[in-house]
Amino acid sequence: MSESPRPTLADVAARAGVSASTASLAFSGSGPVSDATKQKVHAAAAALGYAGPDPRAQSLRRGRSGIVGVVLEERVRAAFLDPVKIQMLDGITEGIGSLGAGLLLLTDTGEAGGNAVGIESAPVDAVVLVGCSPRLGQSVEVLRRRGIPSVAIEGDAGDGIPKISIDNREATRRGAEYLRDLGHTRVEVVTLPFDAARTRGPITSELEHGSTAETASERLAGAREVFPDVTGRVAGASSIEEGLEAGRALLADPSSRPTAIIAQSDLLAAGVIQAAEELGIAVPAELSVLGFDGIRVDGLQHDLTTLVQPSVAKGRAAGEAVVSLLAGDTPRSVCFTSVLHVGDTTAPPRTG
Amino acid sequence: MSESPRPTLADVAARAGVSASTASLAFSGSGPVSDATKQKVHAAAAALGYAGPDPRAQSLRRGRSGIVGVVLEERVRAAFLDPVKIQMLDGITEGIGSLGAGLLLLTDTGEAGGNAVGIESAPVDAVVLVGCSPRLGQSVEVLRRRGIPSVAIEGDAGDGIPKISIDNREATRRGAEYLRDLGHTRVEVVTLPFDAARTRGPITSELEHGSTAETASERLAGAREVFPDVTGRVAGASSIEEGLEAGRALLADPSSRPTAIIAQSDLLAAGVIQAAEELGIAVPAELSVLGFDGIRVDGLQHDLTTLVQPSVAKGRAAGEAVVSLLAGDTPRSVCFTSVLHVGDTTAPPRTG
DNA sequence: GCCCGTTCTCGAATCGATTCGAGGGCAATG
DNA sequence: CATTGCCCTCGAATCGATTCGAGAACGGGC
Repeated sequence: MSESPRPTLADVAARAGVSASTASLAFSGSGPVSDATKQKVHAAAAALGYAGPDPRAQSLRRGRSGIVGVVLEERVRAAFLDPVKIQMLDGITEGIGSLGAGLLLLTDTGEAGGNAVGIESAPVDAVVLVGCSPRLGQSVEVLRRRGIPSVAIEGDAGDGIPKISIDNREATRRGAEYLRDLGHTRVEVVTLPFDAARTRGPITSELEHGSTAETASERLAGAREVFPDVTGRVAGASSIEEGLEAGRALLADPSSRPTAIIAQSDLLAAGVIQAAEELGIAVPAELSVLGFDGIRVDGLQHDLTTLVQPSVAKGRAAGEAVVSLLAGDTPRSVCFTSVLHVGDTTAPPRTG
Repeated sequence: MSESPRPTLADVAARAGVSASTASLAFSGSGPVSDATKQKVHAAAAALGYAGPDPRAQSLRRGRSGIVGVVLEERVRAAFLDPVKIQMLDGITEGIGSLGAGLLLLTDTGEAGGNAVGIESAPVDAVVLVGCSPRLGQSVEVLRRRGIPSVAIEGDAGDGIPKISIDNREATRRGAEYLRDLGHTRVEVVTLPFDAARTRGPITSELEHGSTAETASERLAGAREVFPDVTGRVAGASSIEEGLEAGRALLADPSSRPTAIIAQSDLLAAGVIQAAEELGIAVPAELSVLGFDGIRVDGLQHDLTTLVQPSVAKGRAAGEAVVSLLAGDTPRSVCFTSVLHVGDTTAPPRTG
């Protein structure tokens, strides 16, 4: 009956009494093939249970796989827990919609041991680098060598790579100005990680100097424009837990306690607020907290004062840039603007 | 200088003065190649800027792509909005961790027009069918023909396909019993969609009869074990909006108003509660609402009474089943148990 | 009746890497 | 010095489909 466990186009062609080339034409539909032949081929395919051309062979021949990679800066599962990432993925999907391409989730961890599909060996036509990964430089180098068109969301990826970003520095500056105008002078910062090792702890000049994470650096720079000597702590990730830990450290000593904390993400801000609650510090009466992102944090009772960034639009712009790149164009970089949302986690400092 | 725009293994071999086969051996590292040769090859590769073997060619030759597909029942972006899906993805990632495979997001919509990568033409080694898709039957048929090992989460996929599920019927029965024990007799249901068209509206026997969504049917059956004649409405998706709409329809008429509503998902339950609020109906005093899933619904003030299912564990089990399948084993189906969490959205019906 | 043009089909090359079996060179041993 | 054996390298086949140019068949025009 069946020629082989898994019929190939050649089997189909043989059974239909035509050549492989004709069978291929009949399947793709484009070539000049008579209706009679086309029907013969399809009948043979049906009889053999042929499931259509092997995508692996197709992609080798055509040089395209129909897959767009999304490089996340952390383990995939961590990204799923970050609402900003999800919103961006959502936007990317929308943006590449016209390609009909699949989305392959990849990580940046460089631990592609064994048969792992890492950034250096994924059958993708293009990639979107998502997030402010400290490892961005290395990823970009690999992609450049492989000749894979890329788009970066946040983080400067170098020449020829369109960059989709937001006004991290300006936005943070506006937020800091708002705090200053409320009367705050004793302000501290909780930043995103600066380096690939995600070193956690106090902000040091070594860390700042060796920063490979543009987002963290830019946001810090924005705060410094208003509070030149501001210091604080570096979190190991954007999460409530990390924010909690940093918040505890910053708020532990009543004598050196700040009146306001600028967190570089809403999740960190939520953690800081949790730390304040633990210590019996009232928000916003005794401590103002400023976030960044504009997501709704699950379980947070407050309406967080934060810098709302257009995450979905960022993703969509990235997706559209990918489409444009694959069409041979050279899309331009885009920079979106964030908006300060004043909630109920900021107030003038308590006098005296 | 460079042989071609993108050097191939053959170019590297030529420059190193060895044959392509030797170069290949040198790269994969496994074969018996002298250190001297290995170094020559690597030097040549570095000189040419060779980025490593082309994954497309590799996957054709090896017959494996290192990619696991995740088939979602709806648009990818919709899945990202559903916390249950995210938790399952999370679990899947964890489960296939040992493979080091990438996760390719696919949808089930069957609109693979043009060059789109659909379920019928994705270079995947295995797939996980996620969710209770009405189109499951068709997807399974395609996968069977292509010879791609599959695992189904929720929904019977037929022989040879391990099924990861929960006790939908039993769990709902327990929830319904709880409502009955509270004293409720006038109960209605808001179900997940029954068919591929996602028909919305009152529950009709045609819809029930033609159901292709096992989850919806099973959960309804569980409710019927306690309230044999229960009716209600079919939602078009698992979302707050759909729950809101169904809730409005069920609660509009004060004379026929139920004292309790069994929603087949937490999001639907949240929508129902919103509808009740709109109509000035107090929850749980005037209306008890039971959910399903055990997620935390963003923005919902209540502690929802719901059936908590182990979403992450389900995903992990599916991932492990994939690993097992690819290793040539035949993993068994797994059925997890849900737990009734009593929150503050259920109470005895108001007497009189 | 002959020539030309159109339309359909086929053969062969190609995409880039992997892999098996064969063969060559070198060292050790009789 | 010849032979056995081992380690390394190479050639060639293969994975499955696509695509280009050539050839064949057929019909129409003169």
